[in-house]
Amino acid sequence: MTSVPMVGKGSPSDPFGQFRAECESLLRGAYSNLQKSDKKRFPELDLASSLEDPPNQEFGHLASSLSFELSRVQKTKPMTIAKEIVHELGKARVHHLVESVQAAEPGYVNFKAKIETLTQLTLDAILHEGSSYGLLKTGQPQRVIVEHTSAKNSIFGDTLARILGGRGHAVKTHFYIDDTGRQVAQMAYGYKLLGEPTPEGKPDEFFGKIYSITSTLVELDENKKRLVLLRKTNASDIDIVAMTKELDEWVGVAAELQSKYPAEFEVLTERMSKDPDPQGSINELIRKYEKAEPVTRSLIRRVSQMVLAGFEETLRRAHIHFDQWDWESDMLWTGRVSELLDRLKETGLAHSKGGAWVLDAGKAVDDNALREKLGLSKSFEVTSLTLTRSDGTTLYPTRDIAYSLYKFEKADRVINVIGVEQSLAQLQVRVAMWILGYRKQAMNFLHFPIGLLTLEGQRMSARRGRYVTFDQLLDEALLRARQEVDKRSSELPEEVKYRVAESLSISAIRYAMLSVEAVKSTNFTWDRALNFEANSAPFINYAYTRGLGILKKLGSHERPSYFNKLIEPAEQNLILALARFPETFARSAEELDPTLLCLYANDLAQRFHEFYEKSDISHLKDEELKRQRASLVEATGIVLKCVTELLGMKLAERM
RNA sequence: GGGCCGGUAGUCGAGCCAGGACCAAGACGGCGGCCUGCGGAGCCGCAAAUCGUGGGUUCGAAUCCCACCCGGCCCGCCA
Repeated sequence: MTSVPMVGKGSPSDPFGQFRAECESLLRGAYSNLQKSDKKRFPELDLASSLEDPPNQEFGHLASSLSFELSRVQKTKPMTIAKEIVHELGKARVHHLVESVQAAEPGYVNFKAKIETLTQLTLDAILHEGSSYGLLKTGQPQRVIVEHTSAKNSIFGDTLARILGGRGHAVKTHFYIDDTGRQVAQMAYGYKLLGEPTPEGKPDEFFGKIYSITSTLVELDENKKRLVLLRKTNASDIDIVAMTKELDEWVGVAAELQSKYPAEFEVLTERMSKDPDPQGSINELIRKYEKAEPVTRSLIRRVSQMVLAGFEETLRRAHIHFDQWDWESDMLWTGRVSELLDRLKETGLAHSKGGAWVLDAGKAVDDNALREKLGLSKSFEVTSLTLTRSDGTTLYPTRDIAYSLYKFEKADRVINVIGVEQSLAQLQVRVAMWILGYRKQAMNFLHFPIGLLTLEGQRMSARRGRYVTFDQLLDEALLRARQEVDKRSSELPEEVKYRVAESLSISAIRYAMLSVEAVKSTNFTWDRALNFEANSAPFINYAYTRGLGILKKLGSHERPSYFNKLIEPAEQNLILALARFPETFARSAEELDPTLLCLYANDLAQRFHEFYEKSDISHLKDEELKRQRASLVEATGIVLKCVTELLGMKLAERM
């Protein structure tokens, strides 16, 4: 029996990583010996990165491709070099986790792991460390702020925060409340016209409705006025036709809204008609709010609070949590924005254009050689950024710069989980920070872009009242999950069925989004997003449920000290997957890549199902083997739970 | 017009940054097997891919470079 090193408490162990480290060190030793004999033939090489995963197990568990690099220098066949390296490796004495080393065509050096030792190491680690297994801590913990908002962005943002937290960073998630923009002002305006009623139903939906109607009516009004003006000024027919066409579109939108929400539509139309200039009234609200005029301040804050309560309820359903809610208005009221503006003017890179201030971001980039520093291509076009309106009020990007600086007061690193369409704006924020002297901050500012998500071709949020809400998605998922549960597990009590369906539906949605690279735009159809056959969330959960089923059937069992009987291929494949969790986790954290964990979770579940089919447990006569297999089941459950928690999925115990 | 991002089987998608055993993972759909022993939301097998197109670099390209095509997005005193 191989001796097993003690597992340190509080420092998660990394079985496969140990194997890798041993391969690396053996390779290094052998290589430096070869270097001594002939320096020219064996130049300095990055040995660690030459180790890769072989395509299948016949080739061992890690392989080095360094012979290929060397063959370039030596003008020798890779296979010849590989044999030479293997020969040299053969001289090494200490082989803890390495079973064998072989040269293989066309020139790989293949390392095979000592499975018995790896098994022991892995199961000991998991069973001792429990839920902290695999969560390898970073050597450089940072204070990280992850900003994100809703739906797909939030699912990624929340997951990144979980992963970075597991990695040992001090992570805070922030929700940026955009309360000084036009949208909230329009809501508040419409709400006031309605007489400020108590919202019926979910407040964010209620205000969404008001916003759609109000903004449409304002748009209609503005377009009509513009058309009248065009006719008066003898504008070209082309302009008039274009204007008329746009007006027609808004008439269509209005008609849709009228049929959807007849009561509110009627009241708002009637009352707005008494306002000679609705747009002006809304602008007035924005101005007053920026100045924190008490009545407006109270109105807009009240409206925002109600909407946020609705958001929070929805997000909570999807297991999304926020540590802090930041008001954009606070950036104005505390003087941060005006101070920022003054400092930007002092840089000499901002100029006044008809009363509005404009930042020449392109010049800023060129003057400071920022292309290279910020990783932009030579051709990347960085356009100017308008900082203020001519009436002096600020624009969203300006406030966002101030907000970014605010976040950096509390964090070393800021990750903004925001749509790809904001790439330019996010870059301009970085440029602004740089020219103000916040260079380190500009470097540690990361835009994590999210590709557009549409459902059946509709956006998750949009003007014109044509959109699918996150709630609708969650509701539909719950409904479908409930049907599946009814179909497959009709014997469960009602309450359990509900809880199971709830967990499965959220997990399915999160998994469906997280398993596709974040920047990719996706059009989900209901069937695709919520197909519980295709979706891996139930597949993963089922592995967990099956495991629990076995353990429950066995009752309490003594944990074995050794795991020398787990020698079936399906068992070893499962163990190898478990051994690789720490590396996979660390990589997903370093690369900010949740998709990696999705693939891992699916792979682990797959290997468990395979093991389940092939290895009996409860009917075994061999008590020792039974205990060892039960421990493997237990260990798999621990890792499945850990990885799914990182993804924000919730595993149902029965399903 | 300029720019950014994406383009991998019928469909969805991993691999691309760090080029090597890629005759390309996985899934849905299709076809065919497996329930008198732990829950079949499972297991096993088969068919299906000009890796957008054309050049280049390299011993070697899905991966790097160039050009082009297609799709999405951005270039606002909107957010």
